[in-house]
Amino acid sequence: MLTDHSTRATDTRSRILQAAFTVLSRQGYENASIKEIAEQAGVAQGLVHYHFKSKQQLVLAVLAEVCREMEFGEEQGAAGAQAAYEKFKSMLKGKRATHALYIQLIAVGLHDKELGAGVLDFVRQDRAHIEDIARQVLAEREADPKPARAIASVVEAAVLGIMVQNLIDPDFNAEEAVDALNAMSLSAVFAEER
Amino acid sequence: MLTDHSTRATDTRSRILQAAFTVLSRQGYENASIKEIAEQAGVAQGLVHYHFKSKQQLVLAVLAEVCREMEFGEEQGAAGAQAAYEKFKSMLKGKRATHALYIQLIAVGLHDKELGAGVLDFVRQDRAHIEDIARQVLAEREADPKPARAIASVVEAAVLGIMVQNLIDPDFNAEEAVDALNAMSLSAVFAEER
DNA sequence: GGTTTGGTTGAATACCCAATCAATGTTGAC
DNA sequence: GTCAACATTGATTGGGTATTCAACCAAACC
Repeated sequence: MLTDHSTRATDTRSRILQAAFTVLSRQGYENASIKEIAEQAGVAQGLVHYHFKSKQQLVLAVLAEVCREMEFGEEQGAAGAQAAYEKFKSMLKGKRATHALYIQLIAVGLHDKELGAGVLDFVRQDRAHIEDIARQVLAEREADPKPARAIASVVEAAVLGIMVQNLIDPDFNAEEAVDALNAMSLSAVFAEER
Repeated sequence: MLTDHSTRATDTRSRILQAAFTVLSRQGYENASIKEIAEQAGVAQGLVHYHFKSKQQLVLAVLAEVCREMEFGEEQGAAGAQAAYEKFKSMLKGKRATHALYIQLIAVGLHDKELGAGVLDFVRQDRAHIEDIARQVLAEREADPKPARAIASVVEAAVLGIMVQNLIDPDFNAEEAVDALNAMSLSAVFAEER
């Protein structure tokens, strides 16, 4: 009941992507076999390699998907910062699988050039976005915009680290940490005003 | 010219550990084979399994080693905080292999209970140490010690995240980031004084 | 000197995996 | 209806892996 070749193909392609995400986030890169991904997607093993010429390519495609999921909104200035922190908090609760996969890919990317490049791209994009917001907030306060880059580096770092701790430590108080990060980044801005 | 069995044994044991560290940090967990570790150590494959009953156990032992390397000093109060930040800066330059392995183990630990427990232990210990310092600094300023835990969470997070960015991004300005983190954690403390 | 103990070897075992490929099915175009 | 192009299958290939094991060695003890 499908219209043509390509829609059927893109359909199974995305089913494979979805399955790859599921299996990868559940089992990690090395324990996720093509066979299992194919089973999860309900297709033959060979089909995975028909749509993605290698495991690396498949994971790269999944990474692109994950990046889309983790993008945040476009609100401006201090309100944007608050919105971003709130969104982060809800993601810490609801997107554990995504975060687990992300950390996984960072680690694998350390020893896989191509994947590493993809991960680096995303981290830089994320940091640039944070820097944008920081710059806006500093501008609102009519403060020197120079430290925006450094602040963004630290905030991006803290976001990564909070993700990690939230994943591995069941007792980690993520809300408290995000609130503290919020406060610290704000007081960094105030400190610049003097 | 060795005195007895056991000293010979502990010697090769630590040679294997050292080799495991080298290979693991260079190639990552999944690409590091026992065979290669044995070659690097200059011993037979079987010997690795004689000293460590499984790859997991070996890696766990390496983790313990790594933790020892990353421990920091025992200076007190605000001076201790400064010293810790300086030490961290020099580690970012000189201990890339150690950090790469650490990130690797965090990722593997996400899907390996035993390793995950070891990693969690270390993260908690680290965070507790930071919390100690934060509490001391707050005490020196005669401020409320309550936020020490939250501040430590964020600082630990930022340290992890800075390690990651420093590893994957050749353009990352680690010095600047650590200085900014230092400033931010300080102004968080000052903010408490009001 | 013979024996026990612990250290060491390298080959054998028993898996699991990514990637390939020839064969088959399905669809739309003509 | 035929054909060509795409999609799908699953068995095969070639290689890698952790772990086990029987044999060997070397020092220590009696």
